[in-house]
Amino acid sequence: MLDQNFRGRHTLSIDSKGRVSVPAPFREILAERYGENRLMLATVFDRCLRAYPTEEWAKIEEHASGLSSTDKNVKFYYRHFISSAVELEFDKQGRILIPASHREWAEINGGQVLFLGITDKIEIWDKAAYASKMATLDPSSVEDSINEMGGKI
Amino acid sequence: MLDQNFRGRHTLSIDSKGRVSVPAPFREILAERYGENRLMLATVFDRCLRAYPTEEWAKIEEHASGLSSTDKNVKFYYRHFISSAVELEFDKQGRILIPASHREWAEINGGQVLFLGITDKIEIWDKAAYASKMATLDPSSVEDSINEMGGKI
DNA sequence: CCACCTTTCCCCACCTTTCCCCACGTACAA
DNA sequence: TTGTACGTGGGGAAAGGTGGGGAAAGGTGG
Repeated sequence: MLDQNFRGRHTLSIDSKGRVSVPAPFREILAERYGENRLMLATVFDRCLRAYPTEEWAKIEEHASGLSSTDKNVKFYYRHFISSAVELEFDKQGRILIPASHREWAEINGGQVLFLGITDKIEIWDKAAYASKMATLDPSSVEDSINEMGGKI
Repeated sequence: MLDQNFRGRHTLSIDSKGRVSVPAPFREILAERYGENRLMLATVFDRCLRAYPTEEWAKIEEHASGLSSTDKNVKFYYRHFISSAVELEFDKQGRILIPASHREWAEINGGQVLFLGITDKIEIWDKAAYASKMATLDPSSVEDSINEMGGKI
């Protein structure tokens, strides 16, 4: 499966209609591993978007349905995350149209968009927002902390 | 295995298309020890690139998947490091094409590139950037610190 | 219910990057 | 010199990404 994970960082531009090309290697994985030409797009708390193969999203919904639906954190989670998922198909050029509300949440106002391949999902960021978010943490203390937890670099 | 470790410092030039030859001894190790003609290339926090045999990279991903995915340091690590990995194959002349985003990160703007063989991985630096980075550290305090940690020189 | 405006979808066309060749120069050894 | 290994450079085809026009769909207000 090593060859079938989402991986790599791609910068693409979004046009005035809200369309972005999904990087070709990601489309290829969706087609070959999952047999699909679509993905589920959801809003994530830290002001970015996540795209999942429908199969992976199904697992998330399944887990979600087991949670206590009266807990206030769970309600928040349902309302913000679970309810945000939209199914998007690629057009003939391999693009998706990101809904306006999703663009707004992730502060995507045209310009450059970043696709991050993270094993079984894809994160989508406004490039500038990503840069400023990442600048809030100190890389060397992150390295130390990862090292303590047993991660490798 | 002593003869099968990456070792040595090689200066090579990158062309206008972003291609660099991978030093022949490194290619040989990849072929003979790992049976491959490709490598995984990732961006490292200190503004350089690291190349791993796919086998070594697989270990990194495996360790990474065990970390708590809601921790803010872990998210940073996923977003910056894990997601940056790209699989690159050698062309017929033994070169790789370094993706534009990776070149940008490592401040490689054409000119000279440095390959450092470090046991089971390879670091790739812009030659000028490497020189100025190394100049910021005081060699004798580095030696002391290594000595305290039990390293040998 | 109709007219209008906006958003979405589908098409085509262009440009840049990537990929796959082949060729040349240099260094080292026979 | 001749052969071989290695690094460098460039041309041309293919793929990937970008932009825009125009029809269809959907929503809004009179």
